[in-house]
Amino acid sequence: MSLSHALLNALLEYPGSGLELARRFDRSVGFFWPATHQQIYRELGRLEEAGLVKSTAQDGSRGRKKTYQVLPAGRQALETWVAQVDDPPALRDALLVRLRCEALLQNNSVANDLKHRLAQHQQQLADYRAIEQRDFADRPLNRAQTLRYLLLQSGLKHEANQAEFCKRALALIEVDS
Amino acid sequence: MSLSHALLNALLEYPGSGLELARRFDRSVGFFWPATHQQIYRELGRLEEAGLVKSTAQDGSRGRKKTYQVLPAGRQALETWVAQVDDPPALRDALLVRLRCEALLQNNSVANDLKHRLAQHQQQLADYRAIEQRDFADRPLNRAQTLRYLLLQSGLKHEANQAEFCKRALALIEVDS
DNA sequence: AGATCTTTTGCAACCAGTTGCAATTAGTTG
DNA sequence: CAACTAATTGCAACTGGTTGCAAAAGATCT
Repeated sequence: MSLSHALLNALLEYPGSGLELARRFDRSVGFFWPATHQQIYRELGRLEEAGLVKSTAQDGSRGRKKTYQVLPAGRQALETWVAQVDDPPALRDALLVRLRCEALLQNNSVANDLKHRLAQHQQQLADYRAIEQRDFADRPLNRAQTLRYLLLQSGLKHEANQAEFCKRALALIEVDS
Repeated sequence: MSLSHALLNALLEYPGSGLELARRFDRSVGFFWPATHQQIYRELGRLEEAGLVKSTAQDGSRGRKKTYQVLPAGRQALETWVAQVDDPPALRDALLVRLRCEALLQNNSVANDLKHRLAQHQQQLADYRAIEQRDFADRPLNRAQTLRYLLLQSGLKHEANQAEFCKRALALIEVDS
């Protein structure tokens, strides 16, 4: 049930409507917990029903827009949740299954997926580097910024690792193609 | 639909019954695509219905044991799948959501989850290192072994990164506790 | 033989993410 | 003003992983 808490987090930053949330999500909490707008609407409904959030109808815009804001009970629920503990998300990656299959099938078509992934990781890496330059280069950082930078660095390392892994795996399987 | 292919892969290595598979799974493909025995039974049923696998009743053991083996159509389906391409699995991690919340709530209780995760990553790291010593140290490796070593190295790096990340985040948030 | 324990198989309900589409309302244009 | 488009909200069905539990059948014990 992390989506609800991600939403509470986003609404605590600024109150907003479902669509606003859905948009902001992509560039904020949704980075760590992606969600579609349908999921978001469904969850907002549940949060309201649970009394963690309240909505007020909004005129002067299209559709029947509602603005949501967090109630004290919602903030409390978020605090409780933050203090809890989860196991790390399970690894579950089709590419790695493919690599295992390759060993059996003697068929180097995994290269397709490897190349695709390599390209994506390189792209992601480039994006992260751009963000690093834009937001964190050559300037003093406060605590919150340092934390965000830490997250970015972790992402950078991860993408670099993955790209490196793809390259090495490609080198290995393409020897006998 | 990767579980079905993970199963085909496992069955191609050795035919076996549902339970045998479920046991082997934990130490093989299931590492990259975990599954419970209920999932496995359900999926074996579907695979059989789809004509990719056939089962033969097995006497001389408890329960109504069935042994499954892959049919040519199954092998074909696996080959086709291996040649396909998937997007990398989406990142979805409650810990990172918690860290974002922490910035808002000024409440350093994320430390709970961070410490828990740190311990798990360190444990995992130790396990991987043991495997590295046992299986890959100081010996020549053939192609399949090199590939497996590559996977292990990737896992090692990942765990090391994660542990490092947890440590740094802890240092950061515990300053003002 | 009957009770019960273990192995093996499996059903059913649930939960959460995904996909496709529809309904409502407001601005915009011909 | 009618038709159309865009923004906003939302339903419904599907898929796949999770959980809890139960049925079948041989093994074991008394």
